Amino acid sequence: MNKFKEIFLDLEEKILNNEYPPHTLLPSENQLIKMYGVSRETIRKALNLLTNAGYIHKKQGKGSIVLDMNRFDFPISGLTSYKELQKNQHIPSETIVVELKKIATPKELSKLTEWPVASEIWKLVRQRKIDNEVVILDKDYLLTSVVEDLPIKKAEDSIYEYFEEELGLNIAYAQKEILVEPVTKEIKDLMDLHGDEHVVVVKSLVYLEDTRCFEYTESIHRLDKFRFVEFARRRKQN
Amino acid sequence: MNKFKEIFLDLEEKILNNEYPPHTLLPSENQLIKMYGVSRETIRKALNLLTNAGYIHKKQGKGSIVLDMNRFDFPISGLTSYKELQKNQHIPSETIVVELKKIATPKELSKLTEWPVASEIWKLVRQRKIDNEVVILDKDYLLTSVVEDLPIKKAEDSIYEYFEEELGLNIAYAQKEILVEPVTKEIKDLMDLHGDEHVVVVKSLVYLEDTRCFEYTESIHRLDKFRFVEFARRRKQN
DNA sequence: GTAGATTTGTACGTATGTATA
DNA sequence: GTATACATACGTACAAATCTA
Repeated sequence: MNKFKEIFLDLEEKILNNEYPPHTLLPSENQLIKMYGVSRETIRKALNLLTNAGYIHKKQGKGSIVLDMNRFDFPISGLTSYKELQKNQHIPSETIVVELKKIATPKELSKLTEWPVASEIWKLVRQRKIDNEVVILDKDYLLTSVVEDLPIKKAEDSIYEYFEEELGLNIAYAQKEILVEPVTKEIKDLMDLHGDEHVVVVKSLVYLEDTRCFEYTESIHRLDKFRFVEFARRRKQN
Repeated sequence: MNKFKEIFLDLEEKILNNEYPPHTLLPSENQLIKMYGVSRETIRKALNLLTNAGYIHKKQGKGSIVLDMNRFDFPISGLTSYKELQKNQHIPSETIVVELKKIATPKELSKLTEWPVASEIWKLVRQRKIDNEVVILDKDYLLTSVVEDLPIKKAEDSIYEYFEEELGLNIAYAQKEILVEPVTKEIKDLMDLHGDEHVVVVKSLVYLEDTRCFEYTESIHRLDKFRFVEFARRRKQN
């Protein structure tokens, strides 16, 4: 592990454990240099990671102020997100593979992904159940030339873990789009929508280290189960 | 302007002008050092800005690959976003101030913002019209101790421009939450919803340089007019 | 397949500028 | 005004990944 990554993780842990509570200052860069026995640049890289993750705000001449994260996790929106629920593991969640087969790339998909029309891809459709209701439907399309084998057992778990740890794929970045669309008959049949006429659709193009696009995903959420939180900085960084 | 910011802007422009087309490599860091006559760190900071903005992907031992942005701006979703529409200025857009007055901070808002209950704030409600339909409704709540004066003329334009350029406020960062909520009677009355029973709500807490929260905003979008695009990197940076 | 050149990543050191207290 | 703290910038060295001959 890199030094700056280690320092980042250490400071992150201390912030989360309230050793550095919100509205207080972190030790100055000079102090951190002595505490960790590294150079200034290494400290600054660690602090940049904290900044980008929304943990602190640096102010010239003053110091690094600890922010209180997740104001939105508190009261206002009664429900916490699916992801949160899963992470806390308190609520049982289940994945059902509805469809897993090889198909030829349709024309519309080819436009988005730049995969050759009719090239062979996997189509994977999965239902995500919470409290015995299908509230998320995931549709994945994957290049078979990159993912040759896709066992159903892996699809029931996390395909990303399978890609990265077993296939050694290096996933680099993704372009994502969030929008609301009317429900189709297929979606109505596969989800428990309580009569909603719309769903939230998160579309993603996922790329490897060599900048090849190898996956297109549509993650379809029931309106009341969708939530997206972001930390945004005005202007620059560094 | 900083050197690295200038270099970033220069490279960004060249990428957008296709002088560095997608799938090609930027000049190496060593070449850029000579081209711009600066040190390596300066070049690397500029490249980091490009990386974070999703323009390039750096690969050790290889170089900086130019990505093609905005795959999603092309075909698939027939409509482009409100923001896009405004930016291109082709479609007339109009802002109507519905409400602008001082109120006392209600309890629920106080919980979120940590403003004292009953402290004085501005309440500003604005309709955003496109093609003569109200498709966005913006509700803003602002500390009067920070924004003492809020002329209606400014509210009809961009309040942010007013805050930053005329009041000299330094807006630093924001926490945002996106979710879908059922419509209230108030919203139904103020927007043209075509019978939709839901709206997309973007809630934001906005902070100043000194980490004071000075604004809370709810931006309410008609379902078919909402769109959010993101570039996401897996793992680290720097 | 290996060796060497190229390219980015990490790390340290130093100096100066600018904002804050 | 002085001290402190972060920001920018230059320079150097070596490591790790990639490419080429």
